Amino acid sequence: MALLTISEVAQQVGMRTSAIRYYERLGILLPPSRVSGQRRYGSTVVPQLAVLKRAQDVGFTLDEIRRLFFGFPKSTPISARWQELAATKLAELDAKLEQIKSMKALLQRLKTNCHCDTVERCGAKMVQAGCAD
Amino acid sequence: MALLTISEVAQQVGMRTSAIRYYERLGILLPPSRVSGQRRYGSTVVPQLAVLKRAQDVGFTLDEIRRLFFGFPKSTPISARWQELAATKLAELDAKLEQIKSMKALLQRLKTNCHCDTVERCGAKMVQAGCAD
DNA sequence: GTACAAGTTAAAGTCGACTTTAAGTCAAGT
DNA sequence: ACTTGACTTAAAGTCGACTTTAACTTGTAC
Repeated sequence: MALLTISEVAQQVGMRTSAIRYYERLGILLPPSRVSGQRRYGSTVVPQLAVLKRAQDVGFTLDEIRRLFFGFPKSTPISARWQELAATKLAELDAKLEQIKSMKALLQRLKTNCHCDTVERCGAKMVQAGCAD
Repeated sequence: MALLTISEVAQQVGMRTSAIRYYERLGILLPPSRVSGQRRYGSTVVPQLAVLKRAQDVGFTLDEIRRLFFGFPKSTPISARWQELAATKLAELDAKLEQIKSMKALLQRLKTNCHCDTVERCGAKMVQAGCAD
């Protein structure tokens, strides 16, 4: 298998080269081999970065992704790692859902129930009720 | 009505003084009067800040809040301002809801359907399907 | 007269995930 | 020999909403 330059990897996974170097700095990607100072990647880096992207898509931070990659005993299969981290993250996502729902509810009430003229009157009511004029 | 110092205002509305000065710098709060260099606020600033907080609670950025306060003809009642800005914001909140829901769905599938051993195999499958082993 | 508390400012720091910039190295092509 | 293009690095910049810091002024209490 031919080794890939960083821009070839970037192109294949749809990332910028700067992002790939950044992940290496953070310890999410192991430093690859070098040819006259330049990074050369084996093709396994491509699925690795695909997993990284997917993990970001479902809400993991880069810190959590590093744990996904390196925070388990080597023998732990990726499926088990997903499961463990997913439980916590699903709870976080649920919390975010609830938060946004309550923002929506609050905004709806404000939109339909507020008949205040001035900011001051509106704010005065908020201190007590919820501008439910 | 007695004028309030910045820390009295902060205490009444539950903010830090630094936040209040920050809002003034952004043009969200009009510069108050001064007594020997120090800010002195009329009591109307309290409901104003209450509205600001509420606006933040429902997802408005400080930029949008400045528009809420100063981006309309003076005659426009606050209720009408809320209504106009709420429409857009509700759509944004709905979009966020959908995004989080799809993150949840993706993560659920990953959690229950992934049986991969290695990151590389998992990533390889992602390129095609969704790690639905 | 001096210490203290509370105010003032501009500028820099924080968080996360990067990008951008500046300055330099390297191999290949003309 | 020289240019071009791709790579390298460390450091700084970005976004939003503030906070923190450093240096300074002011009024009041002792």
